[in-house]
Amino acid sequence: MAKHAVLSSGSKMWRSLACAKSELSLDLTLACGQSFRWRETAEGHWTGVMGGRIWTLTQTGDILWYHVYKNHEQNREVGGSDRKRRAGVSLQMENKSEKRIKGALKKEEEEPVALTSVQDTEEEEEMLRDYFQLNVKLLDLYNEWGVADPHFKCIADIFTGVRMLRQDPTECLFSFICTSNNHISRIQGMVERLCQALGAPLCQLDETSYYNFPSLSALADNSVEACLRDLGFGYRARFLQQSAKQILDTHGLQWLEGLRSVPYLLARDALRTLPGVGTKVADCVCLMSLDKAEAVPIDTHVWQIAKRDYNYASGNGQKSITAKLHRDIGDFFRKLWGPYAGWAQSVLFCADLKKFQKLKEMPHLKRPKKEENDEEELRVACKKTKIKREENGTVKKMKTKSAHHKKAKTSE
DNA sequence: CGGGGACCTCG
DNA sequence: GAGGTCCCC
Repeated sequence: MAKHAVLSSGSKMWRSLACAKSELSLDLTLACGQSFRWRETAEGHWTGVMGGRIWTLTQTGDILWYHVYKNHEQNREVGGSDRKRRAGVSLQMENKSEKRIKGALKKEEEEPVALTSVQDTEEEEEMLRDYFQLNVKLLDLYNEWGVADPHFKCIADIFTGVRMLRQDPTECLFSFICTSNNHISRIQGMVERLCQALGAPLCQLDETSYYNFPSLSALADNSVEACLRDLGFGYRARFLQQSAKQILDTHGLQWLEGLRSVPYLLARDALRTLPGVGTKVADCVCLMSLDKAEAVPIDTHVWQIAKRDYNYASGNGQKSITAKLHRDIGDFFRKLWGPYAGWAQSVLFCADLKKFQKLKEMPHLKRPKKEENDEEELRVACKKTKIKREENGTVKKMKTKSAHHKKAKTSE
């Protein structure tokens, strides 16, 4: 059986890319709630599906290592289908062809290992550069945000390399429709089940099967709502199916991607016409898949941050986030951080996640250099934040079997 | 523009 | 209640 790649074992072919830790932290970026599709399959090794292929990524020093699983260990069709995948059309595999391909795979296992062509190598490096948006110089942005915002600077020394992914718009939209009234760990399970149920299978590594994200047409099928309700999606099941259907019926396959070249506010309004997509979800999709770096997704959590760390006072009487509050808080952060405000916000958001709180307590030994004496001031700001977090901070161990989504329906 | 309630499930 | 959205008033 095919296994997950591990760099130290040397049993797989790895390629590398020069990429400073300050430009990218895989551990933070892939686990902070942008994408729900990456898992840490070995220490510091992240495995997930991107662009129709399965990847394992890891970092040593200032090198980003990546392994792409090839045909001999993956049900990847060759030739024409690849082109379609690149265009964002994930193929829906029918039962018949699935069996046929699995049969074919059996034979292939005895064949010599498929070699990676030069084109594949160049293409895959480009896919990674695009996905992580490595052309954007994160360190420069951190410096600019730090100058404008002392609180950011304090957080930034610990939470370096938090970078915005450039996700597939379909995956991003339908994943974030699942996020309403929800938390990361549950969303991860839901997205996994979504792919399992409706996405094309790719291959199995160790005990884990990998799937493409479902195509729009798969999501639009009338049977989808009932199917997803059975899988525990609740009221979101209808949103997902209806949104997919609405996109296909009234706009077409390329519509979402086309929003990349539309101004932020227009794209956001366009998304908001879809069922299950309000301001917050639309902002997430804009920021994380449609190249709108100025989009700042505002939820209750970000509102807390604004109040706690920035003395943000307006809307104090409100019980929930009103439309006006959305605008005002977004404008507040855009004014503070500039055109990449959404990227900056994701750093603070990451720093507030419970699972990363331990990073704040560890003495960070390798601080770049002794700065001037405004350090003292920053420490105070840091400490203030830390204390607040510790108040409600029992760290829970999550050790649930993932197969338990068969919910035992207790009558209420 | 803002308040209030429903919507699903899980911890 | 949770990292919301829809619908009605």
